[in-house]
Amino acid sequence: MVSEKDIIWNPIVPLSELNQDDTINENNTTKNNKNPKPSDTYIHLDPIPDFQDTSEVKPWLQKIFYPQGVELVIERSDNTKVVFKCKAAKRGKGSRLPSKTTTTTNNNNNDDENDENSENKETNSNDDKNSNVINDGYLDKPKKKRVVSRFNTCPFRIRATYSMKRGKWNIVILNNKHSHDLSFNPDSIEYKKFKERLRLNNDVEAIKKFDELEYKVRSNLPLSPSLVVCDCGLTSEIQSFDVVLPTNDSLNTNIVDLSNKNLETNFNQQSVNVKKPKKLKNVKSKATNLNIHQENLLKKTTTQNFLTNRNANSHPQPIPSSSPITSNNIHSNMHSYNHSHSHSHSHSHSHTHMNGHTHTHNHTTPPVESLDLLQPDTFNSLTFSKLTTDLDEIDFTDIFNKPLYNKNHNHHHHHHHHHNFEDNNNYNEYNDNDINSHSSLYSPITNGGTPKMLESDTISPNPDLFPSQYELQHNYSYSNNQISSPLKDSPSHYSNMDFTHSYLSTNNNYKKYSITLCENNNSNICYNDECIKLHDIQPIKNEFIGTQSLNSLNEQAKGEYDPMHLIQKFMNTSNDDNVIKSATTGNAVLIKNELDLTSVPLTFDSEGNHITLDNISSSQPKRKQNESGNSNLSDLSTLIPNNQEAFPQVISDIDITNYNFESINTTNKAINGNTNTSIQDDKGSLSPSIWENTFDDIL
Amino acid sequence: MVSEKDIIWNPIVPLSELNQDDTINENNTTKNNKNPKPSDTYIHLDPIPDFQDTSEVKPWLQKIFYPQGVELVIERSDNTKVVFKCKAAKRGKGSRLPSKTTTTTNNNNNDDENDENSENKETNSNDDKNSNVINDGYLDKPKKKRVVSRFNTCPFRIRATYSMKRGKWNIVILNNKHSHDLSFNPDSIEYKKFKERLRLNNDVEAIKKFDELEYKVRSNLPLSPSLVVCDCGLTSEIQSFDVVLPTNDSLNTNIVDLSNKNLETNFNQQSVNVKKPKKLKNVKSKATNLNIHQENLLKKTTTQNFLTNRNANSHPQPIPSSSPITSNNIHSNMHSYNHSHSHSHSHSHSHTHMNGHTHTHNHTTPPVESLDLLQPDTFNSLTFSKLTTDLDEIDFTDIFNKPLYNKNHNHHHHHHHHHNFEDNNNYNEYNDNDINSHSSLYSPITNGGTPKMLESDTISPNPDLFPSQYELQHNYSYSNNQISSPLKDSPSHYSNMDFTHSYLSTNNNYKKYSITLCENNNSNICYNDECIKLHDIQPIKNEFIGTQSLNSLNEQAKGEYDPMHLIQKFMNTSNDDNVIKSATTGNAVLIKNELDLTSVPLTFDSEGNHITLDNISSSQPKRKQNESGNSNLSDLSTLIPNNQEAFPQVISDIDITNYNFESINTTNKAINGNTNTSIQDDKGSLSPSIWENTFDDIL
DNA sequence: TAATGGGTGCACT
DNA sequence: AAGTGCACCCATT
Ligand SMILES: [Zn+2]
Ligand SMILES: [Zn+2]
Repeated sequence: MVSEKDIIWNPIVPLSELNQDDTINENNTTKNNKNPKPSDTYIHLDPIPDFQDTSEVKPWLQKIFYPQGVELVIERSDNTKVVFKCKAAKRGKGSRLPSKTTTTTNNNNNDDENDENSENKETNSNDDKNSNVINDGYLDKPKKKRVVSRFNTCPFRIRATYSMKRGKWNIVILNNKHSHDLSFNPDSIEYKKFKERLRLNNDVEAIKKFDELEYKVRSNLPLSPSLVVCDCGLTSEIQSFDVVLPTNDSLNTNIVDLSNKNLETNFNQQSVNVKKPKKLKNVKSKATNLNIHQENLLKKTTTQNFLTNRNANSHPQPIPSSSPITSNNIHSNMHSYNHSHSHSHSHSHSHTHMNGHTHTHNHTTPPVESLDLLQPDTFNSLTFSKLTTDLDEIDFTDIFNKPLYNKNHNHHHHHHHHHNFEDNNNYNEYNDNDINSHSSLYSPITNGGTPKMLESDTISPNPDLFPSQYELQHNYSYSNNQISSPLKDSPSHYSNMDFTHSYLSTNNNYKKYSITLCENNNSNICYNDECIKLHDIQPIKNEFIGTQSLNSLNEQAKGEYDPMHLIQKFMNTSNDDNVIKSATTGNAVLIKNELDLTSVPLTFDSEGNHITLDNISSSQPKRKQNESGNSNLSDLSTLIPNNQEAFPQVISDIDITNYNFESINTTNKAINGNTNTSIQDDKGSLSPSIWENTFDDIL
Repeated sequence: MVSEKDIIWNPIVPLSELNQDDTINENNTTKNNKNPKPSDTYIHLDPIPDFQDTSEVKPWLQKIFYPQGVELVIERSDNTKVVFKCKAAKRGKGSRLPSKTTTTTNNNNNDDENDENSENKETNSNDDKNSNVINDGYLDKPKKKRVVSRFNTCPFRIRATYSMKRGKWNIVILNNKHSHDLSFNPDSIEYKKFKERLRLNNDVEAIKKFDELEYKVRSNLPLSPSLVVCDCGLTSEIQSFDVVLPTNDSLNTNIVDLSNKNLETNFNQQSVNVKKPKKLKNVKSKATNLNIHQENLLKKTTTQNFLTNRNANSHPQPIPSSSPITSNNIHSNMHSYNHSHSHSHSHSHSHTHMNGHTHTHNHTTPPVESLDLLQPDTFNSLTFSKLTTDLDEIDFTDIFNKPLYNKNHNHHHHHHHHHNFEDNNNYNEYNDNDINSHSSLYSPITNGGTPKMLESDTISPNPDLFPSQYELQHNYSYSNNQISSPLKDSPSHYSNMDFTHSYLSTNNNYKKYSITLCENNNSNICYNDECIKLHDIQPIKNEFIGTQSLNSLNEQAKGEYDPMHLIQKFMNTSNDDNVIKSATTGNAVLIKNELDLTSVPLTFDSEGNHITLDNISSSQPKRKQNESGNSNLSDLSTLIPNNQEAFPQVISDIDITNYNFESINTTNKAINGNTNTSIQDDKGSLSPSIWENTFDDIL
């Protein structure tokens, strides 16, 4: 039995250290808590596809976490590991850090004029928890970490590692908390890239679901209940985005719950509520064998009561005087003390406690779809809940672990498809051998399969999976103690932070594309087996945009699709697809950045000259370049190696295979989800009827 | 007249914010200090070569700052700007952050066993000044910045910007302070790359100088006084590394002095000593016109007295209990209070004040050369100095501003040079049209030229150029208040932090190199006009090293020269050269990363298979690769595009043009300069006689 | 390519 | 003195 003192979270650990630190000392007296977080203590995602490349991990996770309102970015990666975190919030003008300044004049001043003490801070509330209050009175306590960025302090982390021994990828949630509200922004560039990848992969199911999601978010429509069949404990099967979700029928065997660590604590006969459970070193599992996957069985009981923050008065916190609460940042003001709490439903059983901590039992939740289905206070009355759960691992690897990478794409079709943007059937032309398997292999799981959703040992609770006493005392809002506005003015704004294990189609059968110079027509290149007029290619740069559709892109999008940037990406990374725009059609084509060595990279600078590798790598300023008559075509010969017969592609002067990028409303500067976008792009996806034609517009 | 209270540096600003913040509030009452640092207030380097690419900036600066003991890295860059800072110190075993923990057992404990509170900290002393002491008692004060890294907190910054208006590059020293001792590490990988670049550029003068510098540093020899003719006020001309230094004859017109801001303060009739001068907004210069370069003339008078840290007792600081002072980190312990100070001479007139602040008048200082010429306390008695200086700008652009980039390198020689590593004359074979200009254009400046060294306005003192009251109170060691050990156990260890404006040869006429597959022999590639046997190429990886010379590389060097890494660099950056190793000769060849589009990248994986672009970009784990008979040569056909006639290079089976990399003594793990390396590489550079043959070993 | 955790260069944005 | 996404690293165990 552990004394209550032992299980109290060390309140002196600054939250700033919690953000990046996965080995928080929960016991000051113990110095030998090395290896406090074996991987078995994390929430595991399983099964994981057999990624053939680290670049396949992020799109796969994006399928899961975009609907959760989480935009993932890579924090660190190498050949065998990718660590993801939340994308940093953009710092817009008028937003500021939650300043602690005692200056008197600028508390609610959003313009940053004549205020050098203010820092731009995104209203989307990646909150600064490294503020001065952190170190108050605890200067002699060990500090282990310091955040890298004062803006992006969200502790949420996902780690994907490739296990050499087992020859498979593992993905674990290192920290399931967020320091901000979650929101799905369909206008983000990264999301658009993600969606483009879905289109290239012909992931029809996901495309349609995301289109619908976008539409509803943009139009502020209520989410369709039909997509989520969940009555909080009675639904036996849920399908969304080809997601296989744990059902209530399998509740005893499959549950993804942030509170599982508390459940573990209860299993250890602790009455903890939200207090930090003590790590029981004596009972610490040594079962680190490889079969833990198949044998890990947890029986857990949770009892959740109102949380009483017993130390609420021991560390009173000053109400920030310079944290203006406006409609833009009300969701993100994590330093405010006494305000209402709202909780999105997300098919969770939530408990709101006095200190703002929400303890949630997540059952089966596709969060976006369930937003606004319930009023914020619906579950505030659910202040008590008890359930016993068996966590079982049932491997459905045979169903989901299909390789993402289609190995049979190296054949080249030398016949030619003539594409234009009226050819609505072209989208499916790349389905040769990918799509059939998709529909058959990734059909929704029915009652027959019970996927394992969680791995956890019984004795090493992970403190990052639920709030600490310190966090409670300091009123920092993590996912479990969400502080959010009762206003839910946009369905894209999330309050639910619980992890929902969503399985999506893993049909990531990327194709390899090659770009070659057409041997029969110097003015054409061959993009795979398609011919594109070279003079149809125009760099997508602000000063070089010549078509309407791209002029509608806002500045950010322009920069993102700047071919110089994309070409660099082309050479640098495998994560980013590349865009070549057709000046004729005004559309753009996404090019997977996988080239055969037999091809020549398509590289043009802003003046139509071909770009050599050194130009690409150095991105030299454009000064002193002579504009002496280098049209797109006149300089094309330089693209050709000394003998253009090296390129086997046959000639065609057919138009580009293209796809219209959605334009971005430049007037919408809001990042937070509480501003409703009214984007009207030329292709739509604003009405369900357009969804049906989405794919017809592509290729 | 400004009250003394006004000019006291705000002591509550954490040093952590000073590190990255260029707009430190020196006046709490003034909120309107926007734009406190116009570029004219910084130390300017001038003239600047006409860089044709941002990648040329760093090597140029490295020539200047390596001898200063500063290893520069890029903090940020784009087409028109490069910001440099000090390379972060490596975190070695046994090194730790200067912890403030009150735990009792580890004050001088260098092993990090059973101490989870310890942080690895490089002994090279990029000191952590963001410790808890910073925020003590000032929690409600505004915080503007937070450091990116807790390890690399050195505020030293150099900014190179390209001015579109003036069509030239400007380089300014944004912050001339260092939070650490300076040291020149000739074993660093980056330095070796830098030196390789010098060799490729055939910068004979610089190579020889750096070779000598290396030798002396490695052998702990006293630096040759002949290289530095300076008797602290009597020397009329100094040459080092083709450096044109300000002379005492031009002392009234050319001086680079950290204390120029204090001089400015005195000019403003302030009696400040080292206290932070108040920015006089009323007198703030509006002369931001473009002609300020030619017209800025300062007449300055400085009066330097003993510094009295009047607030020394107002903020007593705890002596860090867990900052062990050992021989490894004694130079870097910035938190120690009462210890001796030493000051390398560096031909500076230095004043050491009670609080450890050293106020320096830098005359003509190539710091490395002058190290150990004087005892540390030599100038401690120089506690007072007064001089009047005119700072003038004299443009010698005609001499130095030669283009770094030779545009006439695109011709290809199709004759073949047979190289082996006994051919000692190969090194000069690339001198076609570069070298002649080097000797003639970049000869040392004599009395005729008086380069302008500094630009500064008269009224906007730059607080980053001298220590603040806060820094003094907190005993942080910046360059001006250097806290260093009296031990000078290595000439590579610097105490001098004064900026010395050193002009070096700007002969950066990089060549462009191409790698193509030989059209007549599939087993050869053509590196420029040289043919290399493909089976002569071996990846330089731990498990693939087959030759003795590379086996002598330590692990770090191996990793650095790993071709996988280098190939990625090849594609990614223009800063890094690439190495292909010849298995036959055991030597490596440096390949400038500038390829024609007509060439095919030379990319092999560890198994000899060619690497496609997607492989390069994704660097996929090599699991599941079938080793089915892909020898180096058997798979070469895949390197060839469908028609190998595309590659015009003629065949040759001659050996590689190669160069032996210096091996690194694997037993030397020390980063700090206080450990004397005893590296013995196969080529030497340990004796002056070898210097004469240095270039003969190359190519 | 053992697993796992973390620092940092630096160009993109 | 942009902040950060990302990868190239290195560290310990
Ligand atoms: Zn987050
Ligand atoms: Zn430094």
